Amino acid sequence: MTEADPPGYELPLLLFAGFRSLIDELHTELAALGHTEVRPVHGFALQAIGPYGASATEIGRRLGVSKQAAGKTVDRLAALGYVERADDPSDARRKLVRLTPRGLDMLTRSAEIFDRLRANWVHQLGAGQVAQLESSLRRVVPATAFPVDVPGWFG
Amino acid sequence: MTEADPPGYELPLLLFAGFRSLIDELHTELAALGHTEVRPVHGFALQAIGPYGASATEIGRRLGVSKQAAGKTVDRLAALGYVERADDPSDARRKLVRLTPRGLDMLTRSAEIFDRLRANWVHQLGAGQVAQLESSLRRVVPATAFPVDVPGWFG
DNA sequence: GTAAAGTAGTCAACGTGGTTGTCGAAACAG
DNA sequence: CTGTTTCGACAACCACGTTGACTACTTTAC
Repeated sequence: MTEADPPGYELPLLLFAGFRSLIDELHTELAALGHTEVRPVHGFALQAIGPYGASATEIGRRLGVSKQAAGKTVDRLAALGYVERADDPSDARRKLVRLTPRGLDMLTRSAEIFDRLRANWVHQLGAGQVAQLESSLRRVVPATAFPVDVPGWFG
Repeated sequence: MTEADPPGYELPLLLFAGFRSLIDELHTELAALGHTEVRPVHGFALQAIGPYGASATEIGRRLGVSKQAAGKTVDRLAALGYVERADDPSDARRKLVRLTPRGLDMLTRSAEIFDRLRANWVHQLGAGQVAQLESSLRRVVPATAFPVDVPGWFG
């Protein structure tokens, strides 16, 4: 009680800066591994597609954007060689979007890099602090904000 | 040691979800106070302008974007009535961007709302946990990652 | 004092990621 | 068979960012 609370606006700034620094480091490392053209939004989209593939409409639902926006992102991912479209034999309207080997590689590398970046935080703060940070955020974050609901926050 | 570490990708997701939930609540409350058209990026821009005003180039430098992008954002803020441009008598090239009373109101309200949102987190997690979360992030976030570097905002 | 260099703001063209609205084709419910 | 819903695509548009080019003005160097 002897110390004044920090101003409330610092909290979102710190959260954003932490998020942003992780994402920036991720893409620096991905670029060094040959994934130079990929952007943050693409990582979320690949995650939403998942190992079994998904339709464009389903991807949009998972990301919380319109099916048209999801379709455009799929177009770009396909042009970059990360996904491919295949006809769905059980439904002639649908086209299944699947990861290519390159897309899967990007996802695997990202997971490895994120693990390493988290380990850096553990090195700086200690395992307990990082675990507590994650635990606090899990408690305070509304379930609706998860698992993936991310419109245009990076560019 | 007996528990496995969570996957590294959860950390950025949690940070983003926390940030996003605060920003969403902020804008819900701002809308209820009459600031219905303002978007997250505008709040950052108003912060970058600050109580004494700034030139467009300076705003861009503080936000880490080009002067052209800053100029466009100022155009939109001016159209919404949050800022106004004035000639700088000491340098005929510069135009000083200043907050209007409405812009200042928005910033003051935002500060109040952020304080209240932080108090909500304190209520859920306890003051110590929130302080520790902020402290951890301050240690781990590189100084360059702060989107707005404005001396002396709100005390 | 003047010429060269640098800086502020604007305009234009463009890229990316989002939105609605519309539409044809296919699936489904009755 | 018919009406409704769903999927993917196309078009128009908006928000926010980028570069490059240009004018007007300031500052610096000689």
